[in-house]
Amino acid sequence: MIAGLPLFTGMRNEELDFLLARARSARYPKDTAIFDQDGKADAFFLLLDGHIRVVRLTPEGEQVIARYINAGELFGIAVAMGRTTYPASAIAAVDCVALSWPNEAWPELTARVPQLASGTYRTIGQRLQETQDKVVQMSTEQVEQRVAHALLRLVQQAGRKTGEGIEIDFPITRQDIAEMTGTTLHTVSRLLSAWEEKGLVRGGRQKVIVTDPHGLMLIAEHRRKR
Amino acid sequence: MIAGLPLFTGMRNEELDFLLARARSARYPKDTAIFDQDGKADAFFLLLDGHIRVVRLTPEGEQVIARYINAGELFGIAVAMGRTTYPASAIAAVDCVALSWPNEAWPELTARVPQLASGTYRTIGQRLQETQDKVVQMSTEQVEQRVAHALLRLVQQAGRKTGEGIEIDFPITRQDIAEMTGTTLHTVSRLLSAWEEKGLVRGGRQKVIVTDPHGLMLIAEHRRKR
DNA sequence: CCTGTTGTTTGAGACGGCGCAAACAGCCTG
DNA sequence: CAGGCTGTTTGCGCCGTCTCAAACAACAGG
Repeated sequence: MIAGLPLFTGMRNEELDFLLARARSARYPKDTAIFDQDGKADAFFLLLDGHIRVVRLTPEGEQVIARYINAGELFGIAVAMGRTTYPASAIAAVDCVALSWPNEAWPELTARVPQLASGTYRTIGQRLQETQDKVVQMSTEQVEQRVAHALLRLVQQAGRKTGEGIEIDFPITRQDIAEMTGTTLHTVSRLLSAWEEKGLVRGGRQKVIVTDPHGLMLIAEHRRKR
Repeated sequence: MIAGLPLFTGMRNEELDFLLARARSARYPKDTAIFDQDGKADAFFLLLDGHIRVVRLTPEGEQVIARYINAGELFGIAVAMGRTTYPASAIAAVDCVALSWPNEAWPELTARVPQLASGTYRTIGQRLQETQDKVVQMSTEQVEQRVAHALLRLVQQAGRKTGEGIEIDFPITRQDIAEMTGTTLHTVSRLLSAWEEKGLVRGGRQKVIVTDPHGLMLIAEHRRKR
């Protein structure tokens, strides 16, 4: 099961065993913190099951959701960036299961299994890229487009097909969506209501179902200028 | 001279020689592109002298300035993130001198000089962190605060002391500042005029001098809520 | 020195999204 | 099943910022 993850492709069985033998597996109940922003980074993680919210807190006490981590992804990899503290908090959005390795083992692990290092760095590269994309979006797009983009991304990364459409398969509030896109829950609520009117989505308490991804895409890509 | 850079601290002389022997040095005149967004990544760079603008172009043709690179910093390190193309363009803001290494040499270089790898990954980690900070700022701050922050950062990273204050030591337009902060040149111009009124800055064509960094800091940190 | 180009300033008006407020709805607990 | 809690919806008014427009200033090149 674990061997199927992209991180581990091309690894020999003995390498995999080596990694797993040194990993600790743990369960994290919904809404618990796996680690805290600015806390001492002493381990890195691989999410086996569930969904995790990566949250940054501003000095003023406002929250910003940097990203969601889905099953199969690494997180808390501060050690690979030469950091000694975590730059954000990780909160279980649902009950989660994750492997973790102590940071002291990092040199040994990567020396023995170079794929771990390269996979980790590729992940970091992707995240940097994604984050830069987000900056570009926040610089150039209207709130409506940003929310549409965020929803489409959630659908793609954590969508579960249902009778009426594709549902985000973890509980997510309007407030959460607002914190992902840099707006207020009021505006998100209004947008979702308008979209529901048009038959693009269906809402519910801590729930969003996208019924017409293509229609949403049109909104997301909509250019106002030129 | 080169040996003093943070990237090279703790390297033995022979390691440094090994790196330099494989590097190519080149001059890039003002306003020329060192590499282009989405172009094939075939080398990575170390800026020896000058200032470089890292620019992303949106599908709609709008520009966003991701960051400035200053002397002593690595750039174009796509290879370390497992990328085959550059995610942005690099434009010389002034006449520049940079070392470059072909990407094919990366495995050999890092194998022989592990400090190069760890330094590069630390750089990437810092950039990820900075970029996330930018997202948080764009989510939570007003334009005025963002511009103030951007200016303070420029002063810190590329400030040159003059009689009247600290000047950004490369030509920078209102448009550039707008593209750094996700606003328009008009708004930037209005802000700078207002600040000049208050004696915080002095402007000029492609020029900004900060005369009262502390005053600017107050604006940057100004909380509207609570 | 004149002229075109590039960068800057400033005004007027419009509007998107926010703050505030209030009512409502689904869920958990006792 | 009553009550509190948490999440959602919606209206209204305002403010910050953008858009559009025009004039101005600095510099470069012929």
